Amino acid sequence: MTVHLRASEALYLWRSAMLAMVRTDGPDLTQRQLTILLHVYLEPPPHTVRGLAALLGVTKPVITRALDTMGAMGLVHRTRDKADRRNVVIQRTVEGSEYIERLGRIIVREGEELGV
Amino acid sequence: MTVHLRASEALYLWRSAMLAMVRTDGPDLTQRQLTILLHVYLEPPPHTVRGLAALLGVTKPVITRALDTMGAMGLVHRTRDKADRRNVVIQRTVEGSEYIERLGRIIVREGEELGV
DNA sequence: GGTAATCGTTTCGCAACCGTATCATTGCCC
DNA sequence: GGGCAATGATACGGTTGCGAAACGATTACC
Repeated sequence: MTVHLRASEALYLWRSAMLAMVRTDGPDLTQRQLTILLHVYLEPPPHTVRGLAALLGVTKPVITRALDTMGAMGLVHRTRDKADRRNVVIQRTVEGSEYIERLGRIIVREGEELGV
Repeated sequence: MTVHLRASEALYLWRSAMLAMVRTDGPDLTQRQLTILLHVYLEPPPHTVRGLAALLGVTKPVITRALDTMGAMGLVHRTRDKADRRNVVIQRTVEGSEYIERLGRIIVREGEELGV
């Protein structure tokens, strides 16, 4: 059974889910920050500043600042790599997991209302 | 044929599409700006500052500033309502349509790669 | 016609983000 | 050990967004 997500459906889903996120009082992440957060929580570790910068196609300070902000929000945690102490390993937190799970529920809910 | 979009699939789709958007050099919109843009292009007019502010649950200056930014980018256009000259009507542009279409293609493409 | 209400914008002080350049620390390798 | 490369963080100047408050323009009301 193949599912085909059409462009119009995709856009409606996107709008509905983004609207639901904007309307909530949760942390207001930028697109870059949210992309980082999703990647950290969906892909297996380890995650480094350098790797994320290459992935997103941005400079390292962008990643450092994003981690500063999301770290202050409790969404991620940073630790020095014990093997190579130059590296910083980005780790998940309970709060971050909850944020991601909430996002997933929002998308699914809006998708169901649209029949996607 | 019922389609069930699971949370994990939804999140992977979200990450992939957002990553593709971040990696492109296009305009870097905030979540609020993108939500406004999607709404204007998906819902029938008229669209007003007041209506968008109520929809998103934000103050009017937020909408004004978002329209300033996206107007400078050519993504939307503002006109005074001739019937009631207090109102401002937000109109679509060719450039905005292309942006939205590009976003739709990105989501569909990433969705197909994920088998969603 | 004069007052009140509505609509969108502007102003203000503040915080966050950006890109470039630079820095301190750590590991590599001869 | 000493020079060099790599990693992440920081400094800097500039831009943009934010919320609260105040503002002009327009319309509604009595």
